Amino acid sequence: MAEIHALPVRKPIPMQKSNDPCQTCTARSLTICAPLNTEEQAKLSAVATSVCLQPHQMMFQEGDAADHVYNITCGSVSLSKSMADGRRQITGFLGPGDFLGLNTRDTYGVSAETLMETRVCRFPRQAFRKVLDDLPQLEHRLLAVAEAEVATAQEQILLLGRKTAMERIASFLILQAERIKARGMPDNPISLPMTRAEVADYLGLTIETVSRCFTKLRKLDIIGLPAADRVQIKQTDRLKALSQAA
Amino acid sequence: MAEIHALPVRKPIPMQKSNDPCQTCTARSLTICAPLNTEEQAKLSAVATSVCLQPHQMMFQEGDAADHVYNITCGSVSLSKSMADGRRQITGFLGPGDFLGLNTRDTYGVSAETLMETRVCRFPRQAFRKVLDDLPQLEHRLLAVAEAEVATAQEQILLLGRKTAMERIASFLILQAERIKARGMPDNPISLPMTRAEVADYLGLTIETVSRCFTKLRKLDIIGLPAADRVQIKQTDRLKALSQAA
DNA sequence: CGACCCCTTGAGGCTTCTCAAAATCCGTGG
DNA sequence: CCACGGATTTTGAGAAGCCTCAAGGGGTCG
Repeated sequence: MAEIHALPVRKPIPMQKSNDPCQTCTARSLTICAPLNTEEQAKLSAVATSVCLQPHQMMFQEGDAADHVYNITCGSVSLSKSMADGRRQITGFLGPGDFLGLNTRDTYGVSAETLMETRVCRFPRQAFRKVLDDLPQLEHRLLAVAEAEVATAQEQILLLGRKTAMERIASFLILQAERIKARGMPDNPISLPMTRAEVADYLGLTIETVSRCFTKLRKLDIIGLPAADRVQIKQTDRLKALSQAA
Repeated sequence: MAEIHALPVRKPIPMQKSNDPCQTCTARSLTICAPLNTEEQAKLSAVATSVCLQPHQMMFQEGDAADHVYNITCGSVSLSKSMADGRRQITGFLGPGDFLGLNTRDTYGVSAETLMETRVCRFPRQAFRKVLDDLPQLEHRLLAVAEAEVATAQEQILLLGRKTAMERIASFLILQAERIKARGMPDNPISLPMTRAEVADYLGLTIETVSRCFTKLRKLDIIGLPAADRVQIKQTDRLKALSQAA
């Protein structure tokens, strides 16, 4: 098996601190599932740095020293693992409110890359740990977050292990629509922050197969494609049926 | 796509409390990664029930009310998700010391089934939660466990999304050997507690493909198969090479 | 000894990948 | 405003890996 497709060689760029908010982002306060109370907010803010990241910027790579924890304020990030020959698998897409870099070992297990301009809160690992020791309630909530991550990963494992290409695409579109709706962003048509290559690497397919499935769904009049990165779901019921059709 | 293979229809069997330990199990104390201290041990034991389970017994199914948390004392358990048409994906195998049933929602996200005679500690959900509220240290350790689970799941996602059949088998054998060695059990030859069907459902393959890969590895003299459920790794380096060969 | 289950092996088909090229989009600059 | 170059997406043809279907082998247990 050769390389899945040409991988963009993007060297890690040192992150720039920035006091001016991303122009495309409205200011959002730090949230961990539910908004924090005053005490939590204060203690976390004390050790946090707000950072604004460019599109396609590597935040860290698999194997790097895990020295920071991040919380996304706005934007999107992909998590991925790669093999020696260049094959890449995206393990998840993150959005506002999501955490990354939370792991116990001293190196990151995945690489993180922004899909668009992204604003994050950055916590030094040790400082974050100390705040947690101080706030059992916060740790409690992080445990819930981690458990939700496990559930999401298990769903993805089912998708990758047992679903056909069309089922994967249908499942993906439904999931994206739900997540976008849950965040209160404009749904239908939804806008995908990722390219075909990133969708392919997320679903364990090739760019061509992703494109062909999109085209087929459009010809069946189940979705509309006003632009390459915009998807209008025209027939939700048929899309759901396709997401688990044998 | 038709059914992956005939699924054994196993109805949930009410679990039997048992005071006599499994005969194949040596007594083990409750552990959560590291052994618990006296206080933790006491508080957890107060709400725990020791249960002995038969092979191929369903502990709970996807969608069931999540009323208990379990910790495996000895034996093996598979976690799986299924689709309406019978396709099944095993999301993980658990062994002594592992937790299951830890999730935030009120229903289980996966089904759990014993692979062999298995002994577990069972905690009512509410009681477990209360003990946790009392012991921040314990919750801290559970967070580490959950984060390790996420890392394992990400590895499996890479395997399912991007690896060939032979790479999956090689990766699986290496992982099994490592886990068995880490538990201080006899390695080389290692004994697999799961059938070919379960290996297939774990690796996103069919029974036949799993069998063909095993045979091929044996003919290459990379592994030995003294019995169907025993694997001797003869050339670790070549097996590791195969686990990520293009 | 025979039934049953699990595993192995074989032949053929199908989904998806690979390789290739055309079409579309988009920012840049004349 | 339009031409140009690069990147992304789409489409096509053929190949390959894995699945499906089918049959045979080996072990266990009654």
